[in-house]
Amino acid sequence: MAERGRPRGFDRQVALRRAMEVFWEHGYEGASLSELTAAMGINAPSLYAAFSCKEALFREAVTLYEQQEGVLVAPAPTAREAVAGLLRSGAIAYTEPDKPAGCMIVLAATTYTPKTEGIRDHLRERRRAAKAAVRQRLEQGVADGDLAPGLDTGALADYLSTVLSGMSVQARDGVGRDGLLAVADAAMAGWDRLTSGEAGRSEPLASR
Amino acid sequence: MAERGRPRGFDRQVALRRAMEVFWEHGYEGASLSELTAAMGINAPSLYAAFSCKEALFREAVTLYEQQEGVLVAPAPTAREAVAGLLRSGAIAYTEPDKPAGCMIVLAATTYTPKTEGIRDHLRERRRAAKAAVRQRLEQGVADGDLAPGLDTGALADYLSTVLSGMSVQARDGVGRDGLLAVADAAMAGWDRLTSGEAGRSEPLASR
DNA sequence: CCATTTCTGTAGTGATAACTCCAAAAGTCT
DNA sequence: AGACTTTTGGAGTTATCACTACAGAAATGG
Repeated sequence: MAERGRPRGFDRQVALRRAMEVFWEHGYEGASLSELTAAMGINAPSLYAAFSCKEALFREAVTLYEQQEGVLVAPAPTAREAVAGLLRSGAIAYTEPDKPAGCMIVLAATTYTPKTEGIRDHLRERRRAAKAAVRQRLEQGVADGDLAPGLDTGALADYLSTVLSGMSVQARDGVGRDGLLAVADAAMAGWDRLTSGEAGRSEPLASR
Repeated sequence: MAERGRPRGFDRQVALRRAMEVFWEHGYEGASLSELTAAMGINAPSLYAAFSCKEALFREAVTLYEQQEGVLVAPAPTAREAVAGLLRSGAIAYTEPDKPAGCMIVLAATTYTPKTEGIRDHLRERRRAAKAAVRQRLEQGVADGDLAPGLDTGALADYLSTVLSGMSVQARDGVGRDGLLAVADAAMAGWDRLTSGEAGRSEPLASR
């Protein structure tokens, strides 16, 4: 009934959390096995027995990151409030004291080497999913009637994702929480123009 | 008068350009010596004789990148036109066919390992300089009278830098030129609100 | 108690990283 | 031509990478 054999001498979830923090700060390739095992408090064979290989460990770390640290679109009455909250919660999440600055999904593998293509693709897919969630919320706004029908939600989601991923770079460069919150507010300054039809030239986001 | 000894068998500038392209695509750590020498068409001893070490080669590559591929604030009658042009030229530069997507300065070393701190700091400094140039142009606009006095040029420069660095990430993720140009336009939608005093709550960028 | 199962630490695997030794090659200077 | 200077290619050096073989430790089942 109970598990047979010698029981594991460490808490798998705690070790995974430590590994995630190392990946978050140093990226996939920048996190060496020796640094990972040191942070996790275990030796290499225990790591491989519990997580198979470095890539599998990283994928689990990404999942844990999304669960524990991920910036999500929170429920809000209107799309505008939801998006403003998303940007502001990003500004806060990317500048948590005692945590690495910026978003792990954005920063952990910006460049690809032949043997890390799988990692890059996986993170790219997660970013794509995050962007899709933003777009989803915008389409909800259209359905609810607080956004104009015919709005190019894809283009607006591109813009908002651009600001969020840029905030990760700025956070790594030392821009603090107040600075990023100001960026979030600045990014919202064009909201009315972006979502109504009264744009600069014609209707920039009405069709692409 | 002429150089003594056996003449170099390759064009240093051409080899540097090749190295820059490799660093641009794969980042500092992702570019291995063997890949660099293969792309440059030379053997390791020639590389070290001409460029000292990998880090020095990278620094020269960064300088060349800024000279040949850098996105600059072009002269324009008003700050608004200068900034709009900057964002649009970024969108175009980051999506050049047959060139790596995104900005090398932003993407080549987003994560740091103990032995690449110097690289990270160097790139961070280049980004800081780029942001300072944007801010400089904004202050010129204040001096010229086309931007309100008391405008928080630092905060606005933070916002614009955020958009530009975010565009590099989006370009790597496959957003094309049209998509990034739409992002550039979207980022400008709030310009009037950001630069005049008629902001959402009070005057978001008037003081931080 | 003994067999079985699983985990842990030591120590090492082959591969690749950045970098260099050295003799031959290819020029200039006198 | 011969001394001198610098570059070049092949081979090798040391360090670190991700990963693992193996034997002993620590649990359960009979």
